[in-house]
Amino acid sequence: MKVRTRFAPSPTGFMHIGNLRTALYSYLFARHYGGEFILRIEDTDRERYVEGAVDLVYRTLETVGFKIDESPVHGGEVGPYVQSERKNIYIEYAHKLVELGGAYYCFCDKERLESLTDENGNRKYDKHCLSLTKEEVEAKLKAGEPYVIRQNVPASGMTSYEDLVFGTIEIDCADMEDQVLLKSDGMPTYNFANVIDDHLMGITHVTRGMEYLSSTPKYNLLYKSFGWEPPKYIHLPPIMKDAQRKLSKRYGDANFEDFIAKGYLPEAIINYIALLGWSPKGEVEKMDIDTLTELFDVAGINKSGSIFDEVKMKWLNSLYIKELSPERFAELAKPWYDKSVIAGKYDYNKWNALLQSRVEIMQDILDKVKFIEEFGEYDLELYYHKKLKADASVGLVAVKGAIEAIEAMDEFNEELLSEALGAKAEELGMKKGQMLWSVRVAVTGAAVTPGGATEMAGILGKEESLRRLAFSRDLIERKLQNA
RNA sequence: GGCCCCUUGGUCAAGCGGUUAAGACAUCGCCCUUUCACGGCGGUAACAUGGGUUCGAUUCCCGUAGGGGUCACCA
Repeated sequence: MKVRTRFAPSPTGFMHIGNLRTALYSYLFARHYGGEFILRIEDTDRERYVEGAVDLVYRTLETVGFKIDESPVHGGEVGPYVQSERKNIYIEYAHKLVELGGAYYCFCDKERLESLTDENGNRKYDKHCLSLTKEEVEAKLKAGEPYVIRQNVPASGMTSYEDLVFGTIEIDCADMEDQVLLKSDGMPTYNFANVIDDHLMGITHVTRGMEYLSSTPKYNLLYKSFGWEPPKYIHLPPIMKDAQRKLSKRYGDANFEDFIAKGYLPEAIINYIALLGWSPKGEVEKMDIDTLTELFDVAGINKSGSIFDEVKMKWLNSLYIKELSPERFAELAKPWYDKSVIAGKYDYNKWNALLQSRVEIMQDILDKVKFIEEFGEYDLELYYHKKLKADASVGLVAVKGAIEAIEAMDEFNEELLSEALGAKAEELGMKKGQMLWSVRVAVTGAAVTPGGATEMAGILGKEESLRRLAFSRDLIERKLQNA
């Protein structure tokens, strides 16, 4: 039988990283077995519906490169693929289920339901309406009394199933409530719609978060009542923010677009989250989606939650950035330059060469380029370099020498500068390394810079370099005297 | 609280009765670069806990602790 999986998000406004991973595993599983991947929109809760959320889902799946076989826009044999358009189907099956004895009408009002709450604050429906006779039900229906349809769960006995990740899950029927299947507004609950849809759409493997782990037996009871074969289940552990908190949109920055906006590459995000909760066992970590597809195996999925580590995702992203073609990097970097302090000034290409190996995410460009504008007071500690035997006083000599050397230059470029500084260092009896180290600090006032002394001075130009060297000379002299 | 699930370094994560308990990120050190970064090499660092089972437990079973999930006319 052909494998068919689905991704079934609710259009509530975000493409959360956790959702994306669920979609990814579902996708990889289907593709690995040469199966089909379908997209279904679960919008039965009209109160939580967010305008534009569906488009966001499409956009996200498109930018990460998933090939969708069937969806509201791609079409397919078993549509519609939007639950709100399937209302009549659910109603039909709900009534069918009542006839089959797997469900029943319930007319209990809110007050009565609340009166069922026990001392612990828990509530379990008491099957009150199950005892209604067919005549009573019909009379109430005819009178137009509002109703819901509830699942008729056996009062006792054990029910179990095999989860592909967690193994055997066994639940006592007595612990399960007769959940609402069809709401009084005629819409199905998730609990009902997912069963009907997964069956009607021929889904063979259901991938979803493990919050459904203990309610799945109820779904299987539904399949059983209908006489249907239940799908296989792949429940996924959560992605955590820290040891006790689940990653959620409430904490911000957990949405796919947020990462894209910060300058992460889609393929790096996919690569990272694929590895969050699943392991291919080998030692290679950087993998494109084709490799992931080839290697994907349910046996490698973890049972415990994983903490999301943005530091590691950054590292992975930097790998992807380094292998970008220079043209592509320039293209991606341009918008960042444009909103940085060097916007419109300087030669972007010069920066591209320096920055491609130095940024982890594109947003880093903003910081790396800052020294161009931000230059002022800084700590003399910056001049200290153990191995070079450099410090502020060495720096002072170097800076003074550099000023002389640069002033004497007719033509100013990196190569000539390197030569001039080297010659001056020799003249002063210092190592060229000491000279370069000191000049780099003197022209940037920063510990970490996107290039060495000649590159930084080259970008700043002769005038500005001299201005900064003079400033640094005065700074060192003043601070040294005070010390 | 009842029920379900989970527990290897700071983090991700191999391991599926016998291993010097991989690897990656982070961190620290060294090298390379007469300067920043990249890169290369190396170090520190883990089986929650108590009982079993076994010749032998990180691995199997039970308890404890800790964590997560779930108990809706939300998904």
